[in-house]
Amino acid sequence: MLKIGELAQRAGISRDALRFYEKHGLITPSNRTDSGYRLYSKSDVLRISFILSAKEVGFTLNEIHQLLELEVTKDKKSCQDVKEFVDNKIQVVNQRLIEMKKIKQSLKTLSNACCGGDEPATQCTILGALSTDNR
Amino acid sequence: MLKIGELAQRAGISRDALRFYEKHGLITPSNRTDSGYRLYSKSDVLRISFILSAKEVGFTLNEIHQLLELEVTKDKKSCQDVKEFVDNKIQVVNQRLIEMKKIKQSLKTLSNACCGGDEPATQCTILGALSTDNR
DNA sequence: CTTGACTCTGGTCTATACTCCAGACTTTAT
DNA sequence: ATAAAGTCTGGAGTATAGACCAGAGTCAAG
Repeated sequence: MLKIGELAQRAGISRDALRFYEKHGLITPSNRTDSGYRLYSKSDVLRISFILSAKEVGFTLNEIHQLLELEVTKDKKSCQDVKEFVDNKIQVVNQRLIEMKKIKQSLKTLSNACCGGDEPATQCTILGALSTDNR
Repeated sequence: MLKIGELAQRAGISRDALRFYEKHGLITPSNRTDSGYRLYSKSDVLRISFILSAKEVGFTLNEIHQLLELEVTKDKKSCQDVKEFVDNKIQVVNQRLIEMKKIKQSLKTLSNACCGGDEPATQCTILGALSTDNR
């Protein structure tokens, strides 16, 4: 069981962020000490790492909440509903992957166009890279 | 040349968002009518589409501004600087691609685990999918 | 048993990225 | 020619995701 400071450090976020997530229903520590200190279990750690990954790829806390709620409401929703919701998110992720790859290509084109030397970067513009990059 | 409403509709964003981007130096319409209406050119459209793509993949407006500024400051910065900055961004994008793929895998596992029928979704939880998904 | 580090709750404050008026002017359609 | 729709500037308001602070309690070490 980890105290909030320990978890915060391992996860690379602030104590305040953890309390914030709790306030918004994304996670509740499995236990508390008698004095009220939060205690996080292994599965709490897993949950946090999921939250952070999801955040990283652009889901809002609200969306992540919905994803996590699939667990809580599982008995009230039909499988069909869950599947629909998730498949929808997969579409979103796919779209982002596409955009991501486009941007990456643009950045690479730009990087390659750049001399990498000491001359002024006259040729080095994103939009230049974009417009000559007719992929 | 497009008026703000036309561009907004094509880009799928609001007029206010366009004015907001302008206020923050991300884009300036190439022209104005005599009466002061903004007029956007083809390259403005390109620029907007770049901004939206970059946003989609998680860059902040501030970062996008920096990317676009590479153009404006091109003569003052050395190629080396530009290349460094861009290569850095490529790393960020790569990291996000990895996270994104992890999330996608989790969602897929979840979707597959889901019956897709009408029964209660007892098996359908993200964290369940994550924990049984030892990839 | 005191000191310093940690935690608690509750509240205010901040940055980002817009949205939504208000009041005035312009353009378009009938 | 007039009404409806679109645009202008400026400013206030909103949602998200925390950061920061105060005052009080808790815990570990010397």
